[in-house]
Amino acid sequence: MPRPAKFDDDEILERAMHVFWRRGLSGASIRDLESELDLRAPSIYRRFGSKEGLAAAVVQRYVLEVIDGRIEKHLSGQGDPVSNVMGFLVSAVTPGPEEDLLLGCLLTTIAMETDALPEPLARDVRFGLRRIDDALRAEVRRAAEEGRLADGVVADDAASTLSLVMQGLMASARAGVGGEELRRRARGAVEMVTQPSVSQKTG
Amino acid sequence: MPRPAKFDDDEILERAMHVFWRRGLSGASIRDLESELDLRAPSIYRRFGSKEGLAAAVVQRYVLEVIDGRIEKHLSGQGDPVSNVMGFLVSAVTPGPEEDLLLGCLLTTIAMETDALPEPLARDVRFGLRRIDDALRAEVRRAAEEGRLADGVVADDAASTLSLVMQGLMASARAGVGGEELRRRARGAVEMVTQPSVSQKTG
DNA sequence: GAGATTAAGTAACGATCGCTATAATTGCAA
DNA sequence: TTGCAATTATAGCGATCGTTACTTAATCTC
Repeated sequence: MPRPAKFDDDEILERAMHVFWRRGLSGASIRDLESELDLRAPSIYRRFGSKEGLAAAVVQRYVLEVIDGRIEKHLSGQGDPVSNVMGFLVSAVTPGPEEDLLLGCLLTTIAMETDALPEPLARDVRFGLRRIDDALRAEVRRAAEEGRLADGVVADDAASTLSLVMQGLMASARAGVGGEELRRRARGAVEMVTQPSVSQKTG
Repeated sequence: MPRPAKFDDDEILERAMHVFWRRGLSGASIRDLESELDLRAPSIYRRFGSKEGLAAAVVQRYVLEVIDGRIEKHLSGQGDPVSNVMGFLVSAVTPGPEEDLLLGCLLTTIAMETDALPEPLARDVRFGLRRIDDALRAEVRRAAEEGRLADGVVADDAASTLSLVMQGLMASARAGVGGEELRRRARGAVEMVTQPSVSQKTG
């Protein structure tokens, strides 16, 4: 009965994510979105109500798809916890095959934008950041149980520190530090709080 | 002979800094600045050329006054290097007596805003971030020379990790984490990479 | 094909943006 | 007091902002 939509919501949110990622929340204009989504403003507004509504939908999708995807992949609670934590941090600063050169976390980008985010958006951002924090803490605790943390390192201190390192990596990515350097620093941070893996460090 | 200026540049930059801090670079409008500086747009433009020029002047002042001030105070290369590093990180998330409740680093805030900062501004931001990095590394190396790092910790790895932690603290401050919690995390990170101070940790 | 339904596009609204031409202030020198 | 110089404020520029009436296009049912 109806005219078919050019794109489904997921396609739109995927592209909108890139726009917000590159330009920031207030830096991305509706005109930017129009050309990048190949969709005129009224269609965007009919679906998402406002630019802020679109941003909220983008953030929710980002948390569910990207963040949760990385958590499930790297912090599922199985396998070597140290490798998992390492993989998780490194994955955050490794551009995927389709994500051209986008480094850093959309949540951090949006969270930094202003101290007065509209409330629903701010809540979604905090939700995503907390999810990272919780997953990281769980895996680091598991590392501690297996005796994989460096001597004298308390699990929750290590977890919160690595969480800070992660956010620092995001900020550094934004500030122009290259991907190679970011991954080097990520590995350095994890190696510092964990037991040296005797089999690999020689050479 | 001329009419006296209402404010000198330093007063203006001090107040403009607060505006950019709170609202971000693109979020702070000339009208915002007009009311906060108690100065109309043409006066601002005559002195600084453009909003971007004002922002660049603010960043330069921030680096010279705030950043260098903290570096000189905490990372001067004298005294206990561990306490110094600790003090440096904590000072970054401790609001001063006059800085109402401003936490986090203006450089990080501005750096995160977009991946396409105007070039002079981007250079000033990178300069400030590098200065933090260098000062932190020097002091951590000194800690290493005095045998104050935890076993197996490489000085430069610790320095770059603490630098990331610092940026993570800034981002967390923006995301709404409270000052107490930020300082707790800052202390936790420093304690993790340094030798436990046997005289204090008992309780 | 006519009508219904739901999409997308055209065009423009008022508000605000960064910025500036111009005039009004304020001091000192003459 | 008059003129000069440096500052400030008034008022408004064109551009762009987020947003929305209104029109057109596309699909299904009948």
